Amino acid sequence: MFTYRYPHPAVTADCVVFGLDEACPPTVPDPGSRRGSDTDARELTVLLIQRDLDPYAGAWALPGGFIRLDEDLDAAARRELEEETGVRDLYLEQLAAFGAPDRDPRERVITIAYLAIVNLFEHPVAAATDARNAGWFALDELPRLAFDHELILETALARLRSKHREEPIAFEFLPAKFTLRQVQSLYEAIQGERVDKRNFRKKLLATGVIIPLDEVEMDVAHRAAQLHRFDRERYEALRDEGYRWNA
Amino acid sequence: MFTYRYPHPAVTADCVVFGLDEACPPTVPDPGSRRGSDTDARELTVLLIQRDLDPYAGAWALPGGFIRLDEDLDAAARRELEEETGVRDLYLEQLAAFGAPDRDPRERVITIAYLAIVNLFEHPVAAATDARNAGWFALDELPRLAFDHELILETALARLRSKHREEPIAFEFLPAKFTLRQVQSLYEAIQGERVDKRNFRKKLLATGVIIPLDEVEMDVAHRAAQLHRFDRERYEALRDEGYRWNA
DNA sequence: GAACATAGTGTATACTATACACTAAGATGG
DNA sequence: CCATCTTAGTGTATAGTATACACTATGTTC
Repeated sequence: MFTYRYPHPAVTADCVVFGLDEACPPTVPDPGSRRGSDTDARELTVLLIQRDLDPYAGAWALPGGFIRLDEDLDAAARRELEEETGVRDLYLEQLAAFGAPDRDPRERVITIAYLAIVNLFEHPVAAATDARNAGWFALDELPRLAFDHELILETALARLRSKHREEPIAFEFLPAKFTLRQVQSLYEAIQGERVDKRNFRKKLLATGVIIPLDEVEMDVAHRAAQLHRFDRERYEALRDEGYRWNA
Repeated sequence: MFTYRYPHPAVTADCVVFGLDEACPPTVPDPGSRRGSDTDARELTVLLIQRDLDPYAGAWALPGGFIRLDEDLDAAARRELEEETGVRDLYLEQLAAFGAPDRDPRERVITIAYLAIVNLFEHPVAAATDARNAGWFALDELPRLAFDHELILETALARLRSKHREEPIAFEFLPAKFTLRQVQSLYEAIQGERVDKRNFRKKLLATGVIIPLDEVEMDVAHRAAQLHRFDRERYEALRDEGYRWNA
């Protein structure tokens, strides 16, 4: 038991984890090998877990849990995420604190919400299957969520959209070697608007930080596209000199 | 005494309050009436309080304090701010949570930091003088701060700069009727760079939400400038249609 | 009325965003 | 092997926006 002279709230860290996952209903995995699946068969998804304890037992919720007293906030978010879903090695940034007095029926719980991005190209197995009761949901097929997690998710999505316009965050979703088409599809998935192919490519290449490689994609049923990489060092150097990403 | 089965951190709300205040050292108030003081005699300042209890007794710190268990996070920020400094009626938005395990020597304390802006034109007296041990500090004359408040302040300043580029937040600092010169001086103070007068005015007026009035400023020792107002309704309507401020 | 301080104004040029449609390459299936 | 399919890859003209730049106007002060 822990006693204090003044009342203390509980504090949790919850994560809104975005990924670019195969486009299929999470409960009905597509049978067959699905080798060489293509970005256009992928869509923006969110990682949820199914609660097994009350309150909201059985409901879907954001992964997260209580912060330990000797643990940094970010560390708690990463730890809870790994414990509940097996997902590691991700991009993580603090989103906001949510603390409406009645958001948890048990006691006052303030949550520090995180926005995370997992690269399902680089870590596909762990992320897709590790946890028994975790699942990826497309944005238009979300179930009802426990607590105020719908509000948190909406906030995260709004932040993802604006961040994606203002920083080269797209490459957190994509493999190290990607096609320009993948960047564009992802742009369209996140922003929810279509853009012109020629103009989009022009703008991307004009940044000087998207480097064409002497390789093309493989296992596609049509002409293979050239692969590119993102030159992060170069980008960071430019950014520190005042350059601002905008695509 | 309050008892819990698991350890709980304490949670505070701290505010980084920005204002456009008369340019004078906070400890040496300028004698004399100072009527009709002009924007150029004003500078971007931050509101700090001097702690009278340990830890860090005597040091300057951000205003803030413990969140009550039945109170929303924003409400706690506003309440603490009013209790400690007398400042009310301000623009307030959540900045971030800071929770390094050792940021408070007493116990684990997580703080939800807020970025606030007080309009010292509309609420000058309360803000400037209400509290015995509160003071406005220019950004280049800040004292050492208690806890991790320097980190919080830097984070707030970075956020203020980017927010000020992306949203018409300048008008939170300015009187309802302002001159274009005031907007420009404030822009230069926040961004720390000088801009061209003609281009700046052109861009401001081109937004269509800065409305010229049939009035000029008073009590200035030179040609009086025309007053303008910010049409917030119009701006919000445009924004909701996809228009994005950028000045 | 001279000196001062800030208000207020326009144009030319470079840069950036947008709109728009066809050919090239490789895969597939009869 | 040929027809068909699918996506890759490319350029130009135009409109819009950002920048650079310097003088006259108006009111105050002494």
